[in-house]
Amino acid sequence: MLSLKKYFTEGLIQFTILLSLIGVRVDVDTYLNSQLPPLREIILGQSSAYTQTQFHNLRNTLDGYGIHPKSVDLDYYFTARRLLNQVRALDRFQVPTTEVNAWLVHRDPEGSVSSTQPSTGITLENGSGLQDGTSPDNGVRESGAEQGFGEELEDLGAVAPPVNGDLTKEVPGVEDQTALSLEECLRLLEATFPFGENSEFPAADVSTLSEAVPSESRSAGVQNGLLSPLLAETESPFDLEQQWQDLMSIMEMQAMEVNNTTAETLYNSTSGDLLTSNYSLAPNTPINQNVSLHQASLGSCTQDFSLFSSEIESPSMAGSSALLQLAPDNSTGLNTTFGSTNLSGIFFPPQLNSTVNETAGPELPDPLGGLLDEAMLDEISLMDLAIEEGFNPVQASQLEEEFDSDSGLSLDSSHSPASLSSSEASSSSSSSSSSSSSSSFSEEGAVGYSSDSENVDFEETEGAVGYQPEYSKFCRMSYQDPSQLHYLPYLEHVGHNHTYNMAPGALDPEEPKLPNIGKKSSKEKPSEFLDKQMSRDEHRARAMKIPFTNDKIINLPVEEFNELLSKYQLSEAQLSLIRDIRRRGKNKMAAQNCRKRKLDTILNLERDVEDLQRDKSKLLREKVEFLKSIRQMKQKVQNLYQEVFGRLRDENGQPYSPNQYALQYASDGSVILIPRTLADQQARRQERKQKDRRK
DNA sequence: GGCTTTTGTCATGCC
DNA sequence: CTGGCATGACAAAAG
Repeated sequence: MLSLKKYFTEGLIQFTILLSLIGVRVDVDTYLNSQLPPLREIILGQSSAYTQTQFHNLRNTLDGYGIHPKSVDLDYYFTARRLLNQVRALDRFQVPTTEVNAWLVHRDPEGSVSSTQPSTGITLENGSGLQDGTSPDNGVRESGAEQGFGEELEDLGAVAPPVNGDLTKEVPGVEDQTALSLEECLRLLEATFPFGENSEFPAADVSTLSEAVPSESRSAGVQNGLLSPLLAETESPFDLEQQWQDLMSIMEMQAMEVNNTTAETLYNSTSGDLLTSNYSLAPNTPINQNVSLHQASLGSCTQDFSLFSSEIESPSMAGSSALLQLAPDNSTGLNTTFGSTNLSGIFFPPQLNSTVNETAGPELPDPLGGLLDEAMLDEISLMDLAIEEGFNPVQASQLEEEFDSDSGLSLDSSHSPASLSSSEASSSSSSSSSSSSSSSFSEEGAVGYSSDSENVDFEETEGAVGYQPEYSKFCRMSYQDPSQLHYLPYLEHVGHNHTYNMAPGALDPEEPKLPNIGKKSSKEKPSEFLDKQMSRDEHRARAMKIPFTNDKIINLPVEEFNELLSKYQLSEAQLSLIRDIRRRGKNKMAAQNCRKRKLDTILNLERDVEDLQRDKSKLLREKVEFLKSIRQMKQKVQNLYQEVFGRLRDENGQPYSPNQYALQYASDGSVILIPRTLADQQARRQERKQKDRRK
């Protein structure tokens, strides 16, 4: 049963990975609701060490294994023992060896405390000796641990001969390797570590896990009344999945669509590479060992550190005989090494540090639990958002590319810069024929509405695409027909010179002549054309024999305008017409400015929308990255949990059933093993608490 | 000839 | 109150 389950699970994992790698999206959501832990593992824990391992093995270790993504043969996976073992080895690989060592060291000294306690609960103390041992034993540990976990696990994990019969039967090669590593670690620790009187550390000559465990059990469990659950694992690690249902349920949210790149990254992340990249820890390097030690020391935070529930009350712990405290011993003063801070730092990638600090800060009673919860909440909300917006990384990237390419505003294609320049050039060139026309364009921008300057800025920002066309529109608005301008220079001011409020001197040159009308009339053909081109007010002015140009009527300042009127003897009708011309002329320019302004507003809004969309795309991408990191962290926690739990042994040297026991972080910073029922209870309580808090 | 866009004009409100 | 500006609405002109 167990073996079948394993094969099935791993095969599915690999298959899923391959599918994801080739771009096939595996919609496992429909299976999430099923009560099949393996599927959960496969689906939700895509980033699990197993998956990673598979991935790497397929690509690197199993060269030419002949697995083509498009012709995946599950039989290979099911029957490839070596591959499976390697996968498991990698899984172990991810879990720091030092962690295990730390616990081992701890437990013994702690025996005194919980010696009277039954085997129901086990408190894993943060290895006091671990940290200390890290520095002094660095070299030794390095060699031993690294050999065990780095090389052997990676390459020989599956093939490694079992230490004993039990291990061979129930524990795959990986476990054996782990056992060996533990032995190594134990030896090293013992050799380098001066254990306290109480410390019943296993004999350095422990040749096998089975031996080591019993010895420990005897020493710790019998003498101190403590049980040593740390070594050989008789049950399949997959059974532990049930214990992680809570976490898994949380991780269900991660069913977010991930593209191939994401999946690959995920694999890497779960593997040692991830550690290296995110934590600057090299799995195979001595540094990794150090890191592992730190991880091991994480557990001991001053606050509650519960994987499932932060609400393990100390009273219940103390009073409950079911709880076994293995390492409450503070004599070594190392329990503090299990600080929540360290934990958070380890579990969260650098980019998440800020978040970690917030959620797992000292002020928080339940660093890990809180952290996970917060992460879950965020993830949920983010996922919801993503779902609502129908966002996926691919879309985001595409969107981003679109924005990056910045095709500009979706303006009429006819409004190309070229057309603009041409039109502008033509108009300006034509207008340049007139004396004052050259200044019209710039002056227009300088007068009243300052949209022109804004346009310039906008063009610079937007690459001059899309906005200039509008500018050309304005040009047309401002400029009258070139021919008209040519023959009616005075109209030019009306058309595009908005400097009516400027000093009249600039416009005066033609005024004295006052012959504009006569000038026009001098040319018959042009005059006819001009008659058509003249505005109604101009016609009216000419009909009423207004002695000055409409330009002056419109653009002269009030004082000068009144002064001009006073110079002439004008009838009431003429004065009325002049005032109407002035009013309409000003209103005309105002209308032009108004329209220009309105257009600018629209364009600016369009640009703002574009910017916002770009920002949104960026944020969504960041969200995906964060979710990825969170997932990786969860996977790490899960792996760590399995690693620790799998090594626990009762007084009889038997592993604890994940169905009956669960690990939790106590308020005093220790890790305890409690009955599953109690853990579930507390988990439920915490859920309620979380809900209330959210409300 | 009809449609859309552009431009001019009016009315109105505000300063 | 007058002058001027801004703007919605309308209509003529232009395309």
